[in-house]
Amino acid sequence: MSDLRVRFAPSPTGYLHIGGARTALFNYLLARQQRGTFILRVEDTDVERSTQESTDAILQAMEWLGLDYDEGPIFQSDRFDLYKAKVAQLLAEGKAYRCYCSAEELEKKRELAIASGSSRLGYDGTCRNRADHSAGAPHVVRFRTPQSGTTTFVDRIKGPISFNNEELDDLIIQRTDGTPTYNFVVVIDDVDMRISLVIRGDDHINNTPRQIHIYQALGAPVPEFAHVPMILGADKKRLSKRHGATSVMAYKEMGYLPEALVNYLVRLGWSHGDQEIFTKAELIEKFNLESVGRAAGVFNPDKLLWLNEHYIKTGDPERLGGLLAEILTARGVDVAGGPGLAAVVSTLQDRAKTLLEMADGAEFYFRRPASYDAEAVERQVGPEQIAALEQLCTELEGAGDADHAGVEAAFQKVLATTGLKLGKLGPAVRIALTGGTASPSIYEVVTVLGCAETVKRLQGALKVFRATLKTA
RNA sequence: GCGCCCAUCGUCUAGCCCGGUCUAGGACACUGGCCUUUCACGCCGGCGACAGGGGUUCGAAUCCCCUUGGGCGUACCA
Repeated sequence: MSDLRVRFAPSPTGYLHIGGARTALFNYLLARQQRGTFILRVEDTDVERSTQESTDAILQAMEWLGLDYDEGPIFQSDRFDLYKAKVAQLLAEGKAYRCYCSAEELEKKRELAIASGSSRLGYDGTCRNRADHSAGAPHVVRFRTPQSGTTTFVDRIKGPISFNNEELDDLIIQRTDGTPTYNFVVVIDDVDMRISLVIRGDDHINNTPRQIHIYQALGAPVPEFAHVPMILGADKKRLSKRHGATSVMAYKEMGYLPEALVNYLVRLGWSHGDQEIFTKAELIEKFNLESVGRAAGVFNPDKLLWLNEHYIKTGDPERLGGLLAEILTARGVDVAGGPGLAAVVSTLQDRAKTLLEMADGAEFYFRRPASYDAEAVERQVGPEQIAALEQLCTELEGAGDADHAGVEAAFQKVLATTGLKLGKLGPAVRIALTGGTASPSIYEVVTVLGCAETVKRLQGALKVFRATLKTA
């Protein structure tokens, strides 16, 4: 085990979204590669906006993606005593001070500053050196930020970044209601958990100098930082619901495989030459911060779909069969008495981009056709087909559990005696068996369905076909 | 407004650090064809980019500066 300690720190104000998942993934990958420690910390200091449902949803999504953590989940709401103590410590050391300005006053000052065209919009430091209030009066606690000098850090992804301290105001670390704020607790916890590398979205770059000041005030070592670029929508705006599904679990619901999402997410912003497909083991071996790009990336649902298609195509039929069964069952399809799931899957792997599509294509295996595509029947079924279908029944009845070759042999026999081409018989069989015109190869369908079931369907269809032909 | 970050095909990217091998490579999407019992898969081909302008240099996608464009922040949210 190395001394690398990283964490993913979502705030439970909604589901786990695509961007958060990628950040979590990068943390996870690096931790596993370096045999370090991956910690999950739930940042729920905003009591108003945090919900249990969101926490559950995030935990669920982490599990689905296979991002297991070594420590946690740790909830900041359980740690308010620690934060209180640290605030008291900074207060005692004069590194923080009580501010009695009301939110209304501040808002007014802010508006004034904007109106006057000032570039200084932050807190003006009114209470910085003031002792004319009793500690009991309503107040927030502000951190005493250095007013001069520069703060620099070397970002592992972006390189050196520096800020002039005079651009920073004294941030609030404790609200009027006594709860601590993000920029403070994030430092307290990262120190307490001995986080050595902070990997997070680059929307936090601006917070970093403030946080560094707090580390310094605490006398704690400053960790390394790696700021990952944002994920944008097709319009280059920050990814939001407008751009389609942004929730990780929504992709599960849409029939995506977790490995597809993981592969997509990691390649959005990170690369290893021209390689597109990565197993998890490969990612753990090859992932590195150096090859993470610096620019924001646009989320491309098409490419994600392509990867999903790939993983469906190459996935283990047994496993996929299990996932398929869940979907089918939820649709009210009884899979128990039907053909084997793995066999069903293997006929559909090249024909489905998502599990949902696969389920669409699989339903006919478990349900006899309720009707037959009328237009197709008219076009594909005539007297010759009916005769051939009848003969096929006879051939198949005696075939028992024929394999693919056996099924093909039965068809060849029928074709030979009737003089029909497969192109003239196949479609009719397909309609009889599935009700429609699109399905896996007809030999495969018969093989998977089994001869007995095939004959039953053929006979059922034959009745309808004969009747249709008469009335025509 | 101010600050920070960023800039190669429509999109994700390779190349950039260590300038010439780049008439800029791969992938998705789009598109033409082939294969074919349906639907698909697959295979072969095509379209398509170094944001603009200045430098530095014999030579710049690669180094420097400016402009433009985009993103993020500027909360008693995280």
